[in-house]
Amino acid sequence: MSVKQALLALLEQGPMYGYQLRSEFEQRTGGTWPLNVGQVYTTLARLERDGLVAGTGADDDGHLVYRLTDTGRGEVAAWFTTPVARTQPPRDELAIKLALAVTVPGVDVGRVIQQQRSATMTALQDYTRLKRGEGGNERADLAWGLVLESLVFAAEAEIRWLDHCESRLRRAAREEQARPATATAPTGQEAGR
Amino acid sequence: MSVKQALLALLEQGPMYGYQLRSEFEQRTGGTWPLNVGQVYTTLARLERDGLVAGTGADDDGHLVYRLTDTGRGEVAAWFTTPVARTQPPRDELAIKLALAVTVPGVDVGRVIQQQRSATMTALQDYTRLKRGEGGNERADLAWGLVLESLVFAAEAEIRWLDHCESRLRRAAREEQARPATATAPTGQEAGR
DNA sequence: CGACACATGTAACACGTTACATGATTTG
DNA sequence: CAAATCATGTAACGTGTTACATGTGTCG
Repeated sequence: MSVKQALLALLEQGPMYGYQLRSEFEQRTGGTWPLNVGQVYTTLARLERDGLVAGTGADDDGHLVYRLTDTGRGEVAAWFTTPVARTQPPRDELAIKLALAVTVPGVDVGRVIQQQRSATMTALQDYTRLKRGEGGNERADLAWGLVLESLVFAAEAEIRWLDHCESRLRRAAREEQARPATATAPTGQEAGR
Repeated sequence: MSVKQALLALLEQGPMYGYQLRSEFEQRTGGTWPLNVGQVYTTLARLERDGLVAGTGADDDGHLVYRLTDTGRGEVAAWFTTPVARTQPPRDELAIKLALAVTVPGVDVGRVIQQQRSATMTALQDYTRLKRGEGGNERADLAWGLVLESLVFAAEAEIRWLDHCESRLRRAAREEQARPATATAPTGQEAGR
């Protein structure tokens, strides 16, 4: 969904051709979300079909340039003024994994958490190393800097959440041990319903 | 991608039929990520094709029950022991939006940030209200509690990031004003390359 | 010349969403 | 009985990924 919008937004800056759109996108996001060129072309085709962009033949260098239509310009404006919907957030694989790990028998939740934690920590270090390398050229790419920081914030939140899960599980285990005859069936499978 | 894994993980708990898989999933995630029943059936078909699950005729109640194969059980184990890859995180629509907002001319970035911020705050309040209502039945659904908290942590991180963006943009604007002849072309379109 | 980046596509496939069709069972 | 829920599917479409085909231009 967001590729469509991204291409439209980039075209707001001026007419561009497919390959150029990809590099502009990747420059601004620092290659965080690599964008397949093929998808750019197919997406452009769909956008043209839907009347949001229009191909304007070839330019002086022989590039097949696209420009925004008025409808397309409207779409861009709408995208920027509407906050992203949190009513149906994209599925969070980690959250799903942990939610299932605590319910499925025989899964060592602690291990799952620890492994994820260390993986995320590594990623976090990579991010900060990247940020160092980026220093100097001030507004060189503000956009890429912001993206990078969003990754950092997300990773930090993930770690905090993992720690929180760990302590909450420890607490649950303690209470479990105190009076074992509450909810979980201590004897085998409970699955057949 | 995560639906496949989720179904497999649920089947680790014991054989189940399609409709049941959906409700089990939605119970554990509190309906955060609604799962279309149709998708359950098509996914099950693919999983069977790939030899990860096996349909075992109808059970006593006439339900078409599926069970994990050994390969499937291996997949589940692998999923739980491998941390989620941060090398290619899913595209973050908000980050993309802001990254483009700061580069595309004529977009009021401040407004974009403020609107998103208030939307996220509202979501955050909804979450905490939900958490209140959930109180009491202790381990009633631990999984759903954890999912809810992951949403909270993510939303909080988002707000922090938005605030961070705001201040960073203000700083950039100040420096811009101090010596306006640096990078941005003050005269019209710079797009045509 | 050979390797590599630029540039434009197409085909096949996986995944996801929405909507529709169909029938059994439950419940007010 | 009517409506809702349970239960199993199918079809159409949008989106995303991977891989391939093809040709031009540039640079060591």
